[in-house]
Amino acid sequence: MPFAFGRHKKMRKTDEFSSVFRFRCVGGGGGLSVLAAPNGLDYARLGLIVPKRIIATAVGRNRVKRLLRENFRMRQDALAGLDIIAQLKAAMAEDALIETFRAGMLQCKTCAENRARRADGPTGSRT
RNA sequence: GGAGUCGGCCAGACAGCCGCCGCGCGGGCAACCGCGCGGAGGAAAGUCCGGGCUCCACAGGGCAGGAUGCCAGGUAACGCCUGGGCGCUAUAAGCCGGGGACGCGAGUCCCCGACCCAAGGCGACGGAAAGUGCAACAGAAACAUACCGCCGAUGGCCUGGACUUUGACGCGCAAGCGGCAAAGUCCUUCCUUUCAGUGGGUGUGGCGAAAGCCAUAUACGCCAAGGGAACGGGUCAUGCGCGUCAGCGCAUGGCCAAUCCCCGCAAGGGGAUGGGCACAGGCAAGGGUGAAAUCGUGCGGUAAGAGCGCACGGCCGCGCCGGCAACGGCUGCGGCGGGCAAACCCCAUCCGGAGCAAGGCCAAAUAGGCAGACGUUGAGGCGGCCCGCCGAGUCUGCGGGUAGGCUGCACGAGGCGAUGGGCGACCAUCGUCCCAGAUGAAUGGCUGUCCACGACAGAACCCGGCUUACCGGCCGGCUCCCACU
Repeated sequence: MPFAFGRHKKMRKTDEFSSVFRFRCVGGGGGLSVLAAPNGLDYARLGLIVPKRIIATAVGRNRVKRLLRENFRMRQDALAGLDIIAQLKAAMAEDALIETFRAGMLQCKTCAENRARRADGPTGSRT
């Protein structure tokens, strides 16, 4: 099933997060940052950062994470081989959140592709 | 049917598609795939109490510390719940009284006041005659206090001094002497008064950095004007004292008058008193202050007053009766200088500590390494101290290695139903059901339909409570009112 989203498609370890941050391929805008980096796998993975400082209630944080995860799930086949991180920077409306997340994912995809062509090396040759 | 109040329950629904987590079955070496079932809350929250569970000597004694605090019951336990007691308390209706409007009238309506005060609500609700302490501001006083005020019983002080003139009187031969009375002057002192002036003080307003200055008000003082300064009603009798005498003082009594109180419709009757001041003193009634002022009201009583006495009421202790008890009732006896214990304190009851990152297992790790200190004459541990107990390793530094998985982890003080017991919280028996277990953290998205247009909000070891947040809906109990039978 192309839309399936199991546990292995979630990023959990600190190393995985920090390597994406180090790749410096940033998209999105407003209250949401979207980052990406190649992961050397044939499927995409998603990491979410929703700070308690921005959304106080647990229900609100769950709501944001579910919306982002659902949108990732519907577009994951286009992002194969990438790790995606969505980081919430400020509170925003649901419609705007979804819109910027979709745009950010596209930006990151083209950014990562350009970076790979310029490096002219094999994919996934990072530390 | 309406109003009020209390309690319980629910928390958008349905269908399709795409996804997430767990369990079971089947397939596959495995990753995984298919099917079926299940998948947040009444508060999951705050982490405020109580317990289970786990580890820490054997969880044991004392001190310290903490918590609780009407009584009885429920419970594993509680600061929770149920029932009861006590205290405080809201509003409507009702009833009573008064007034008004309308009506021929029965009456109806409205307003005001008082009474009684529903279901309910609220209460850290043990002890203040064991002790220490506290009470801002205001007020005289929050402690033994007196500002205004009341009194004049008791003690005290004063009711004046000097001078001039006149008059009658007494004594004396006379000169004169004696007190008395009247008029006047001055001093002293007291009271009253008002305009102007003036002095210090206080309040208010303005200016100023401040010192202060100015304005105004107020009572007081000075000054000014006016008024007063009394041996205590009068008289008679008797007795005593002093004086040469005139006379004076004291005591008792009679009559007439004055003032006050009481009785009486009145006439009148009865009783008390005998100058002033308020310095000492007496009082705590009234005013004023305050959250609170020494028990409330009335009568007696007194110089004025006061639980000083009495009646009724209130409070405390003893006794008797009812109740398991808190408590209630009663007459009898004795007593009555308050408040705060959410100040210390006293009394009673309870509490060992730490927490699922507890704790256990597996795997991995050059490797359970080196150096020092203290230790069976007791190191160290039992997370405050002592006793008591366990007891052979413990601590520090250097150098390094892991920080992955499993378990704990969901059958429980469990839910639902029936029967029985209990006012009730709840308990007992039987039947039936299995109902979330994530861990970078699962419940969502899209589409359609319907309606009352959807609040607060997400399990993290588990339960029982409390508290806080919340759009609304449904049901029931109780009280009052209206209508019908």
